[in-house]
Amino acid sequence: MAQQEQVSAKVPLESIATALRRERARAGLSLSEVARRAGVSKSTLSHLEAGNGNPSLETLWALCVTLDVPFSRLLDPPRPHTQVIRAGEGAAVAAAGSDYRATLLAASPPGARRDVYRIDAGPGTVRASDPHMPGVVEHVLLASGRALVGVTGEAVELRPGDYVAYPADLPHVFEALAPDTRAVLVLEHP
Amino acid sequence: MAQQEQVSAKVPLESIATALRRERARAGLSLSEVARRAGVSKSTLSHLEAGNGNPSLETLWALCVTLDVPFSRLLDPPRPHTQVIRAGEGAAVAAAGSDYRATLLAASPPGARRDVYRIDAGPGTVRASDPHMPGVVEHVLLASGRALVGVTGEAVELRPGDYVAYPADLPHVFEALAPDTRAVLVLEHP
DNA sequence: CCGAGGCGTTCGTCAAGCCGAACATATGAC
DNA sequence: GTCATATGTTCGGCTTGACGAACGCCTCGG
Repeated sequence: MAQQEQVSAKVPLESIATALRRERARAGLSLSEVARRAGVSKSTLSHLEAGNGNPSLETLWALCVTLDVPFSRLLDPPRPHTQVIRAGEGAAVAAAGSDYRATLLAASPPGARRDVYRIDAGPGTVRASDPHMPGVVEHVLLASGRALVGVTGEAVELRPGDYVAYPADLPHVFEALAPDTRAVLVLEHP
Repeated sequence: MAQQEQVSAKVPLESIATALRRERARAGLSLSEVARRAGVSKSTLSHLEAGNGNPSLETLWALCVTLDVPFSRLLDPPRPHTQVIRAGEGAAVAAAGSDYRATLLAASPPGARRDVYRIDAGPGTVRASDPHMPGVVEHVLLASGRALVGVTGEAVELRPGDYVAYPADLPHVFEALAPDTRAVLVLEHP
């Protein structure tokens, strides 16, 4: 291999391994089943989930399609489950949220894939939602008040201007912490 | 190979090929140079850019790091035309000399067709936009402050909690009327 | 004019990924 | 209890991707 001053490219094998196990678990499938559907051998998948090897694109792609994950989910960061954008920061991706008094502002027209809700809630309100369809993502931007929002157990406290996005295919909550708490919720279908 | 009802997984080889050429051109590097830096052989890269083969993860990853692309850029859709946003990672778009900032919260992933922005603006700011692609619709929900929003000439005044949707393939404006005006903007592609 | 050095492509060799089979184990039917 | 089926892991062998070298092509510069 010689000395390589070339770009140190540590392939995220671990990320892939854990991601594969995680997504497979989420789908409730066995290793054999996934391998069969994806058209790869059990041995290959087993190795990959063990964190060994250097998979080919074809293999990875087949697994992605089978598990219905956008590919980036396999390589990208080790899953920043709940990420928050404080008023003034950049991007986010993470957990789950729900609604208390939600007003449907724009239903999903044929072709589009997002609904826009307005949420009004008061303190003492805990709105817990069961998981939605796989792949659903919710985006919440707090307009006023304070609220605890996100995947159950990983919810974060939002203040006005804060934004959070999270997978809504997990149990999630929206708990208002102050009177007159308002928020926008965008529900995005896969 | 028997009938395979397994997921038909056509690997986006073409996307990768074109993406590699594109990004390499953007960086102004020669094939040899990229290959050398990434630590892959010229032959391998040549094959890939020709759209042949089935690269290993290690190979792809090395190229991504060298070209400084988030990986998804290699597989993602064949580049959605004149999309303004190459700022999937970038933070805020600020209007020159005025108090207007739009933050991209969630870029359109491959398949989805809406971007979510947060807008912060101050009074005296008039943000006029040229028409977007035909069929584009913008949804705005005002979180705080006051603003005049909509198609130029037909804009309506929004107060906190108000919502408006309008065709964005016509000239349109966003004019803050009060300090600390915040809003959510969902840009929906046809 | 022609040699040096860059470019991108093509050709053989070797290593490695992928597959299928055999393997241990675990759960449920009868 | 025993067979039957499903799980995930490990073992040869074939296939194939990656490498390095040689190639043709072009542009400089002596």
